Amino acid sequence: MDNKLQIETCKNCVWQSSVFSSLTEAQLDMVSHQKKHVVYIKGSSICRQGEKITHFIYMHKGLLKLFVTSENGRDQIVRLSGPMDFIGLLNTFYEPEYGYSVTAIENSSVCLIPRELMYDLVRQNGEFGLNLLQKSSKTANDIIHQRGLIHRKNLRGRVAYVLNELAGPIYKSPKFDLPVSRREIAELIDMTTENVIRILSEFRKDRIIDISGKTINIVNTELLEKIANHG
Amino acid sequence: MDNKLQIETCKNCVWQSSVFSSLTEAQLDMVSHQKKHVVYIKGSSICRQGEKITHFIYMHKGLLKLFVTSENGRDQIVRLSGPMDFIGLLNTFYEPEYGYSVTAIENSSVCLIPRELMYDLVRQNGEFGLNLLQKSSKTANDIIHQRGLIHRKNLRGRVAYVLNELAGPIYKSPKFDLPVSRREIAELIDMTTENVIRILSEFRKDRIIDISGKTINIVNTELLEKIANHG
DNA sequence: CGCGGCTTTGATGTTCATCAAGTAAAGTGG
DNA sequence: CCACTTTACTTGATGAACATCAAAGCCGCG
Repeated sequence: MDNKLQIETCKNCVWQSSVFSSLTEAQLDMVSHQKKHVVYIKGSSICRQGEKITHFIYMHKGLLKLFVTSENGRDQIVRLSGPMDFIGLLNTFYEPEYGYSVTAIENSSVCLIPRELMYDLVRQNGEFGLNLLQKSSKTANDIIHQRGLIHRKNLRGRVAYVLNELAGPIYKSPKFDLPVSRREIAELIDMTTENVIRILSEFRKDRIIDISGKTINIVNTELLEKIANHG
Repeated sequence: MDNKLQIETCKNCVWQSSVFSSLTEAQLDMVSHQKKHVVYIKGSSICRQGEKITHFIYMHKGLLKLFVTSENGRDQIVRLSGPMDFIGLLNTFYEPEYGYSVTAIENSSVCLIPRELMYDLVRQNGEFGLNLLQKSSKTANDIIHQRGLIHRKNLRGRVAYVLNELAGPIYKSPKFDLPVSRREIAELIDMTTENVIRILSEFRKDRIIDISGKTINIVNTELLEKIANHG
């Protein structure tokens, strides 16, 4: 299912996060030697809720979904993660198991860094710990604020919001292919699949977007923005 | 509004968190000298969203509410914080301003530790950074999971859930005084004040709880538990 | 004493989930 | 490669859950 390959040293890695800038050359070498560069193809599972955490996941390229499976068996997507994100930052430091499952929803390129190595680096290098604290705080804060934002919106506002997120921060284009099913959109913004479809259809009828299959084209950006903000 | 007083050294502080156990004696002395012990009386404001963060807040005793004021001016409570909690852990390390306001809902005793001192301690002492990362991750994770849990419940389930939280983890007694208004309960579990009142009345009629003003007495624990879990 | 905030209950309407039923698309095994 | 099964998508009808609006009593505070 997943296709792995090694690449060169971290020192001149073009995806190097500023988090690593505080590491000494020797420390970065340790990362270079122990990390594994891995490519996950769209649809493949990266880890499952409850599994032992053995590695930190640092994202280069692609898009992942983090989701929890709740009591009744339904999934709830907590966050979409893109380049420069650390996965498991919220768990890795206090629990041995993943608190959520992670799946690639685009072909994704990541680095796996052994958990123990990360622990050692933080112990050895306080500045690095500080950087991780910053990153971790920001991630947590973003998630909490985003969830609040979504819940204050009505359904039309929520759908408009994800479309804007996809067109903006994620794909940087008004025209894009949905990386997820309608059901997954529903899981991300806490509503039913039927209503996601219904509202997408409404937006189409109102000439706010064009839809053909998975392809979305945002025609009336201003109106969509207004719905996202007001709703 | 708030009443401050200094107390003795941190070394033999009975509320000392395990987070501080990794500090050297000299480092703990620095904390002792620079920390301020402060008591906030019920109802007083500790900080406001948008203010510059100058100190870390470490809680000894009491109960605080963390809330954000949203676009439309309505408050939303993100979390209740009790003893051993760090306030601002989610913000302090990456933003100069508070992301939420904090108010004491019980008389509360806290220590204020200068932000810069915390930064220095993390830089000097990697193990301490690791401890903070653990604490910070756990806090963030708890909030995210709790919010998800609440939203998956219906209104009766949500009210039952907070009552259980108050009777259990917080007050450790089936009989307790509500530290918050009905409106604040609503803000905590994302519903309207009217419905909080309505459901509390239902619970009273169903002989699940007794109410007299702010005092709640849980009569039928098992049923309340069932409603909280099923709803 | 009167005012504003908190609490309470009832009536009304809207939003949204659920159910049902059908089409299209995509994977599966012979 | 085709029949078969499953999964995704779509639309409409229905009802339940919940927000909103309205009105009144209560309490504490200046």
